[in-house]
Amino acid sequence: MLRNYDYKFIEQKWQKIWENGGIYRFDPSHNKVYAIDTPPPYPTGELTPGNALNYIYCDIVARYKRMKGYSVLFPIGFDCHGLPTEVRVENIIKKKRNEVDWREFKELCSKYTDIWIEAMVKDYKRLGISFDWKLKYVTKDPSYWRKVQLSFILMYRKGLIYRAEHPVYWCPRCETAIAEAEVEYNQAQRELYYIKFTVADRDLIIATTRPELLAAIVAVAVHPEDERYQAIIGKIAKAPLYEREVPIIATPEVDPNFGTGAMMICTYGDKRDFRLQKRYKLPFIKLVNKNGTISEEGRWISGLRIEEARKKIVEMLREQNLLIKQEMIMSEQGTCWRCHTPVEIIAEKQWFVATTKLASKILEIANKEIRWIPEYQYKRLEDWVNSLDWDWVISRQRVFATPIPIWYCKSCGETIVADESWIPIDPRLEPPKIEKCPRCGAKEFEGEKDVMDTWMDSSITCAVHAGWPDNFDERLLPADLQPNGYDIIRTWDYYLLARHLALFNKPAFKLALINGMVRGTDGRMMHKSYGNVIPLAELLDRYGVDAFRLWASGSVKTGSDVTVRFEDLDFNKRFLIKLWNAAKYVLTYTKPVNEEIKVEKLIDKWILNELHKTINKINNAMEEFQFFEALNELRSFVWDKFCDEYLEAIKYRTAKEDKAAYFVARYVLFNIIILLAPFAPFITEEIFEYLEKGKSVHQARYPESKPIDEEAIQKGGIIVGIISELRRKKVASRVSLASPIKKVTIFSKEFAELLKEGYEDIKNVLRIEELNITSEGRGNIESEALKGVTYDITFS
RNA sequence: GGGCCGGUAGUCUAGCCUGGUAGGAUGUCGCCCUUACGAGGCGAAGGUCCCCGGUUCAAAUCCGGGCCGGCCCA
Repeated sequence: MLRNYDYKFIEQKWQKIWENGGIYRFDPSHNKVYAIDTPPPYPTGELTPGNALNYIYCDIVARYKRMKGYSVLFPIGFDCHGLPTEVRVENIIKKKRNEVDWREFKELCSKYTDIWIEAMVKDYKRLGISFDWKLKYVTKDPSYWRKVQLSFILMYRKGLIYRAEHPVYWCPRCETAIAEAEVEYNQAQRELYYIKFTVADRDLIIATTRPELLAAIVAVAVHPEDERYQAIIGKIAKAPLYEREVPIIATPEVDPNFGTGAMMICTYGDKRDFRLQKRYKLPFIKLVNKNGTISEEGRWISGLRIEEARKKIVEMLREQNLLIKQEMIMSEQGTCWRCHTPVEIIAEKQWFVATTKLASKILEIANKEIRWIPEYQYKRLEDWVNSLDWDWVISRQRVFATPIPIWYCKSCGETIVADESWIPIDPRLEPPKIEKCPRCGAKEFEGEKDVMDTWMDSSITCAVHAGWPDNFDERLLPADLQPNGYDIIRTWDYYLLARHLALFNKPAFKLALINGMVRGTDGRMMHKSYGNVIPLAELLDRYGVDAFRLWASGSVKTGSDVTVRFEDLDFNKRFLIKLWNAAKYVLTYTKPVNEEIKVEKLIDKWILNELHKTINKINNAMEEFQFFEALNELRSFVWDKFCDEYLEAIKYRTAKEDKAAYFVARYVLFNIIILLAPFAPFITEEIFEYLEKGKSVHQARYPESKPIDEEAIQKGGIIVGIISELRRKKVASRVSLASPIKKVTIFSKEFAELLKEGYEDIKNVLRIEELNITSEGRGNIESEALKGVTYDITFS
């Protein structure tokens, strides 16, 4: 203990001991259980400071609840499947997935995932996240995706999953459908082309950013109140090049100030095109193929990629004098979240979850049965759900994902759904376990080649963690806690709620604890393109895990963004050094006291009640997940009261083996260590070892709220106040604190009796050779701390 | 264009719900070796609480309007 604070040593020591000790194991037979639905992370191979913040939040809760007597279910899984891994593997092998055998590709994805998971496990352990590692799972295991397939089957039977031809967002590079949540909008400079149409014999100029879609035009639209176009509403417009004749419709969705106020409706340039096509029962022309090339409908541009097609059409328009002008504009463009390629909207047969049917119920549950911290974050979910137009498309034309347990009869097209007893099953490899088609009797089937959206895997975790379907413990569903950042409310929280509602008719969780983002030193979100990314390891190396955790959870109120400021990290590190040295002092100069101690001194009662007051405040803050508040209370109690006042005041007593001082100092330290344990698990464990040999602080009980003796705080505060005031005088007079003061006389009618109770402390702490306290007369100096108190000091 | 959050010393922030002297940290400056800790102690300076209006005896706080920034979504 006599060494200095060495966080690297302490971290390594306890990381090992905890791993072998199993103190975070979940005990389902316990009568008080607390379930945390840890969002299974996507294996990228390294944690960012932002990820760390999220896991630190839930780890604090896990540790706190454990210390409050709960057995805490704190599992960790890895959400393996999906596009990011496929794209990364494509980059590594420098081949696209369809240039390799799909089985081989899948195997590669799986292998790389294992490597990345290993790196992340290391990071979690380093951060001291108290997962129950026995519960670790990976979603790429058949044992997991069997559950996903089961959930698919159950929802299919309930009519909540269906297959249909409906437009979906499509990434031409990744060649797969993507959900609305996976489209990212960016500001982009785009060319706006003014193109000549004709109505009867007159010209009509239309502005568009997508001239290549001219072959898929189904209407021209104008605003119903646009005076320029009143005469032509309802007439037929003739589009250039393809000479297609389409109706002119009037709809308020057109912005009369954009371009010429007349726009073309194509199938499909954007969502509005789809809405109008549906509303006005316009035809559908399939122009864009799945692989991002133009179909035969495009004639001259058939087979070209979209960019090339646009060039070619523009060129043709120009040659025929049909292009009036072009200009650059800034506009929002939907892009693939993974590869940032502009997305298309195409209509193909896809699988959907009927989320629009569930929307109002989701919001009802989220609003009435779920607590959101901070409360306003619920609005994000509400806005998102209300903004959704389409059902959730869950089929992906990819490889590394949960197979859809479906076959089609080759002769009549009948859909065969897997039976529960067949799963896990991969229809890409295995036939259905039936003799013949139940409808036509044919014996040949085609397995579904599409796979599921990864969110289908990760949106059933609350149930999976609760043991569903094999060892379902209903006490654990809904989960008590769902912790995530506000950036993924619209995906994580939304999909969880939708799926658990659909499957169990229950909310997925009871409480959503929403954390903020970690921002770079420039105050902006950490982005590679901003060049402000700070690797987590750098911060941990420099400040230690405990200081980092204190900083991440204790710098701003719950849910706010935390901006990296090295000064703030430093402050927390210094706090831990301070604590370490205080502990060192107590452990060196006091001894454990086994006998009953009567606490009589005012100053002892003062620190005990100040401690209890702090305990109460911290308990209240913790119950409300206000970590910042709890830490502020604790930091200032430790630093200002315990270290600066109390320890200073008992130094003379420890020198003469005062047992009350021993007892009180150890008692307060003991409580401080326990209070801090959920936040700073390493240093507290190390210090605790010296207080309670052989026990773990993480299995200690968190102090319950205590009754407060306000009078003791007030009276003790007066003694403490006068001591620190006299100490200041000593400093101001440039007298070393170690040297004695010759004489002090304190005059006070009101406080003489009280001050006499603290006589010994005042005298010894300040090294006053002759101290007098009297109720009569007055001194030359007026006290700043106590009204009506005066005193005289003679230094030598 | 819509929604949400925020605007408080040079910097980062608390307080706002429940009106009454604006708290902390960091930075700056000055002083001090004191039986754990100089990675420390003591002290000082530093604020139109974004702007305008309203309610009130009293507004950082409540109400209305505006401006600016961030995030999310169209």
